Amino acid sequence: MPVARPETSDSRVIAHVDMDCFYVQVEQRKQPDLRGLPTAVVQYNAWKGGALIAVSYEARKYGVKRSMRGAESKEVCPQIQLVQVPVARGKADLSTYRNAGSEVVSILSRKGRCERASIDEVYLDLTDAAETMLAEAPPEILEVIDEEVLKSHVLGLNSEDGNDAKESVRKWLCRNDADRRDKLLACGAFIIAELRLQVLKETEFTCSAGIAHNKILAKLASGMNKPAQQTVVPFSSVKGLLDSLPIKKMKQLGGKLGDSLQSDLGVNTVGDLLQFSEEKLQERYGINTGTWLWNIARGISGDEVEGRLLPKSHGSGKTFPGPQALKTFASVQHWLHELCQELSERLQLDLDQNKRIAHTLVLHATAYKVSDSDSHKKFPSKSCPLRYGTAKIQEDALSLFQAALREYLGSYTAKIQGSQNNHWGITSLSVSASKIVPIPSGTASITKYFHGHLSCSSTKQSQNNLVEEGNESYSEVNVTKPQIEFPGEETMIKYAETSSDQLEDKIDLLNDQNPCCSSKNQARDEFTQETVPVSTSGSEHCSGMNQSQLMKNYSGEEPCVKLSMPSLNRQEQKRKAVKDKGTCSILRFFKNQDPSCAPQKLELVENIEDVKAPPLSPGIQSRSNNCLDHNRSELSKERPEDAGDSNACGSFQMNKEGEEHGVTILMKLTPQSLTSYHQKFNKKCVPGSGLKSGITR
DNA sequence: ACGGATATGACT
DNA sequence: TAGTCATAT
Repeated sequence: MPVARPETSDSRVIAHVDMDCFYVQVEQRKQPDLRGLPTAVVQYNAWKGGALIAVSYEARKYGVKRSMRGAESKEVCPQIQLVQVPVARGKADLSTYRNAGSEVVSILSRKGRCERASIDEVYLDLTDAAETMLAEAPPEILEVIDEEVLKSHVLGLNSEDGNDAKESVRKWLCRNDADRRDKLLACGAFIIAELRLQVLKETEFTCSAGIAHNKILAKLASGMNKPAQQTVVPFSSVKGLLDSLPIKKMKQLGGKLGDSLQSDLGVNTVGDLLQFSEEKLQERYGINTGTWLWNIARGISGDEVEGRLLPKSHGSGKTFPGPQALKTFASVQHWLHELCQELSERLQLDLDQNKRIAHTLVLHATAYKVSDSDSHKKFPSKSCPLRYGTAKIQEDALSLFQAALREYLGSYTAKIQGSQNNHWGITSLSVSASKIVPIPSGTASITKYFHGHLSCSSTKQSQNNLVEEGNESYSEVNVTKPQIEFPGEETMIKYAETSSDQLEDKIDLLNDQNPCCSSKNQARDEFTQETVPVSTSGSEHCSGMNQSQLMKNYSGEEPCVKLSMPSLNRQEQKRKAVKDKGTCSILRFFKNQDPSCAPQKLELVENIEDVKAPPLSPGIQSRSNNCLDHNRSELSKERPEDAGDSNACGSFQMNKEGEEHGVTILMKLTPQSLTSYHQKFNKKCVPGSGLKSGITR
């Protein structure tokens, strides 16, 4: 829940950084010839040329859109370059993009608390850094100002022609009598410009950013001027911005809630929301959402930047549309094996690189069923404790699938056998691992953290370890955990917690086959028999572990979850802010590709060999809950009208883009009438609210 | 026959 | 807790 910051609401400096058509950039870095050409990344291509999942800005000019088919894109842009997403184990493999995202995070996390929001987006809390800069090297004393900073877009700033633009931005940035909040944002703009340049130098990727007093505004701003630009939202421009902003452009309001607002309350812009009292909104949408909406209408949000550089879960899935639906148990088993293999590999990598362990395995699937009264019932999700080791994961996932299938089919017992079956089909499958926590530091039994087995792992190299921030303490995470050793298997882990480096981390676990404790359900599959007790065994699972090695490569990260821990990146770095690179700008970077800036490429792709489907073995159990569905959604209205791309925002969007190697030449900002904005900072937030409520005293 | 593969967070 | 939904890209 949002923690109230004392004092003056939002004088925080928050930034949202968004990579520009990221997958395309990753492919263009790999194949420089593609730079500057209309390009798109497609996954699979057998059917209509594949689906586009990223489109370069050059291609967008031709009307190419995400979610077009490759063939379609060729129609509007015949020269478009289509690059396929790597495929491994018969499915799309996004690891190269994940790794590239990590490279970026490791750079962006240098100046303040950083939250990895997705594979290509992060939020930064630059408050401390901005304050330090303001105190030690405020903009007004700088003589040289980075080009990139001058190219910032400042909402509400009146600047007519292009020449004038930079000059007025410069004035705004360096104004001596500015509101303190504006000065902080100005510092944020400097810091972000520098970070973006750093990202460019080290990774060759461009990104766009928004700098504002809270996350939601920063996010909104980052999408306003793309690619390769940054936008600042001064406090005084907030009202002007929101008043005319289409409600659905606001994060979280792009779906059903936004539809409901429009159709049920006639709210079309965020400004329209102002007419409703908090009570009114709460009565219709619930306490938390109501308060959240009331705050959002005023540009208020107390949502904090989390301080998390790593993902909270890992998943691997695939869809099997229509004709490809899986209709035999064997095919399901085959795909589950592939998916689990990928998942296991990623988990092992996470363990090796970040010293984290996932505790829960979840299986999701979607299925259809013909002629059955409740043929609309959804295929239930199932989960169980996660045991490390590819084979174990495969086995457990299969068991979960069986349990779910039985439940899905209900009394409808089919005793079909081998091949086909006319009753059901699986149209998507996915396995994921969640509840990932850092391994305890110290020698205490780590064993316990492995619910079982560590497979022998071929610890892959680790190249990019983000989070190198050398923070050494994992500590607090489990101070509370009592340790209980598993009799019989002593595992010693030497792995110093403090001397953060040379640990030979190595977990020597006993080898073993040791069957685990999970009670097994004997049911093989619904083809061969129908009753299967799904026992819910207690939970501890035994273990036996094969051996595994933990690599060095530290990664530090705050313990996830909310163990209030002082943010790590927080230390002050005396902002030498701008200085050194006086005039380096992103534009220039591309103009004169300075070879010296070339980053070291990392080897990111790897192939995996196939695996033969091992004999299946039932294992796990799951708490089979009988899920009754009583889905009541307060917002039932459905209004599938899609707002294509995400760029653009109401009256504030105003730039033209002219490309040149992925860089845009910006245009002017349109003047915006800004009325002073009086807000009432006296609404409290409801802790734990669904949509995090705003706070600010 | 779909936008696919992921991911996060809230609610019950 | 587990499982479902909503949202986003």
